[in-house]
Amino acid sequence: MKKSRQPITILDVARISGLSKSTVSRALSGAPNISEDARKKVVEVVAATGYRRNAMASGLRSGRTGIVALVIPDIANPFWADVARGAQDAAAEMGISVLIFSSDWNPDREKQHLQALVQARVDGAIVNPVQDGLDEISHFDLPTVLIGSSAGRFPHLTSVSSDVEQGVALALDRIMASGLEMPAFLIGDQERSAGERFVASIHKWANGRRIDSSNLRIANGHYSVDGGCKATGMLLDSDTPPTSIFAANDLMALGAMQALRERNLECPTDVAVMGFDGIAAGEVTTPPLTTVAKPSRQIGDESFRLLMKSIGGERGVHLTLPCHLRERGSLPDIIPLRPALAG
Amino acid sequence: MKKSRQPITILDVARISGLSKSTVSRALSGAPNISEDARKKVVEVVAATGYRRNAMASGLRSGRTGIVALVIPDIANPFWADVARGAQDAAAEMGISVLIFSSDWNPDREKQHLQALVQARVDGAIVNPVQDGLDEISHFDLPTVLIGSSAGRFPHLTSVSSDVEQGVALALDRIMASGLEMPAFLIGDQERSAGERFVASIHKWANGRRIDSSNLRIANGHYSVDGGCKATGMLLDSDTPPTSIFAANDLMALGAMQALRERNLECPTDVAVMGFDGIAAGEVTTPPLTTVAKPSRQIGDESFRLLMKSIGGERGVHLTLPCHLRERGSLPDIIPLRPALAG
DNA sequence: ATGAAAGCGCTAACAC
DNA sequence: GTGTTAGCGCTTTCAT
Repeated sequence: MKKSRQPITILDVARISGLSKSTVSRALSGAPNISEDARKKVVEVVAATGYRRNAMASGLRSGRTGIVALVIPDIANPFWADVARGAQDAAAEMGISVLIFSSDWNPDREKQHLQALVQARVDGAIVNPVQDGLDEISHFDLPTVLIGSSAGRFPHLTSVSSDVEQGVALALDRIMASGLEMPAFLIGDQERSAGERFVASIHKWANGRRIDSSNLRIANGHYSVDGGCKATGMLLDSDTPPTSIFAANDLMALGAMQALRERNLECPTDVAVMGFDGIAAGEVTTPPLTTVAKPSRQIGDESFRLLMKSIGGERGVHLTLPCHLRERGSLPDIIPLRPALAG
Repeated sequence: MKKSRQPITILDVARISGLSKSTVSRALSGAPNISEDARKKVVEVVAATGYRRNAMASGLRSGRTGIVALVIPDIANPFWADVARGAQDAAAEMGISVLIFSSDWNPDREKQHLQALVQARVDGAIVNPVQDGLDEISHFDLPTVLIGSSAGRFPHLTSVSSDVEQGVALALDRIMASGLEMPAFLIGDQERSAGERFVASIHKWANGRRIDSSNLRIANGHYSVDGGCKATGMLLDSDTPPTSIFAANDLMALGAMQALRERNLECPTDVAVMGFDGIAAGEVTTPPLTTVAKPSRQIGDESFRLLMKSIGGERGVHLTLPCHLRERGSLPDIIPLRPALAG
């Protein structure tokens, strides 16, 4: 009497189909040198027995796990959830699983994750590093795709980012088009390089338009609704409250709108707000949040595809994806430069 | 000359430390029967060489992977993101990784995930099943914890859910306390059993208070902001628009508020809205959403702990966690039953 | 095109 | 307390 609970192995399939382990293995992995008959037979037996290949054994031998990691700062932020979705969709097509590690902005957690991931022998990783110390990653030479602004410091790694310069220009042009002056800026303080890139983009935009950007008003805070609310509070309660605010991310922009509400200020009449991310939550506020949308899903999708290429040896690719203005309602209308003539 | 890129194995550690594979293995896994000297030596060598145990090989032998799966309908829904966070926090403490599978409400995707998960030889799974066909799971006897309303149909599996009956009562009592009549209900149509449990809870509440619940107004829609908006639109555009709406989840409640705005109706003056979930996005709307909060983080946390117990053989536990009312601003004030006397 | 055999790196019996 | 040994289930030469 056989043990009934023991899962069937490739050996069982081999015996039942009257072939050898190797042939079955070949059939399973789609090797070219195998007869149509054998392949058919194997498929049949596999279906009949419900055999599933043991990923660990296969991985142990082949050195591949079929798992890639996605390391992000905050899964509760819809922006990252969207990125994850994009990556997972792409991965699912190829039968690959995505392990999501969320560090909650905690560098220690991130380091811990990075190590766990190496230990789990993932085939590769997509990482948006919280801190500058992701030397961990480059240390174990794991195929890696970087998302975001730290790409510059690791030119040998593949990277995917949104075009911050272009996005910032889009936003500032739009703000100016409403006849507003230079806005105050809300910047998250957890990701230094991201903040720096954002500020640099502002200066670049200003230079191109011969606008003075030597006295930017910048408020820092936690990359969250609450952080944005508090930072905006400081701005608003100062002697010269701003008439418009441009947040480096949507969550903080949402917080800004909350701060306005708490002070009975109207948006966009009293203070205009512009976001940067394009999360769905921005559609349901009052007014809905005008924002520069990053292609989050696509970032996830492309990251995964490039990771696969990276595993194949093709590294150092750098992809920059454009942003798009999502006009909603937290900015005043555009003032036409030349009023339309009759009609 | 040795190959330099080849990762060090337990054998290397054994050789260098002058011990045997087994002793090193014991030291690594914290077995009791080992001398302090040996343990110290191993730790030393591991640190010096940077050795990391190969999870696949270890898993192949021990039958455990150190990975558990979390299968949810939608990672982009903050409620599930919070659950995931809770589970991941608990898992991280024990050095276990959580694979997140989001089916995006697609039963086929879910089935695909469930299979991938079995194939990946995860040690266990936490599942909120989209459809009634999670026979997949119970088929391969994988340690499983069910989240949500399908628990009843699988009494032999461990389950964790929030107390919907209590939550619904909390909400309806609160609505009544504002002097409103029975609200219209918004229910997601993707998760039948959840919807049924919600409706049953309404009836139970009504029965207990001798209120007629034979003619409930129920609108179904997609479990999302958009779905809630459309469903509410139908209600609002009917001959007898409701004066209050109770959504079975926050995303739909947010949609309801959007529908109100589109029609220039005031919330809560014209129509009151009550949600059910407690997601953070509800804090930043105008007005902020009053809702019954489920203990999302805790659900994730407890699910993981019970999964560990389930792997240890302790099954069939059923945990129900209470909900809490989060008073914000989308309902009129409570009407005092006996107006306060002077002072 | 197929089979036999040799491990992948590790853990768990079993001896000592 | 420690070493020896035998695999876990699979892929991959190497013959045939």
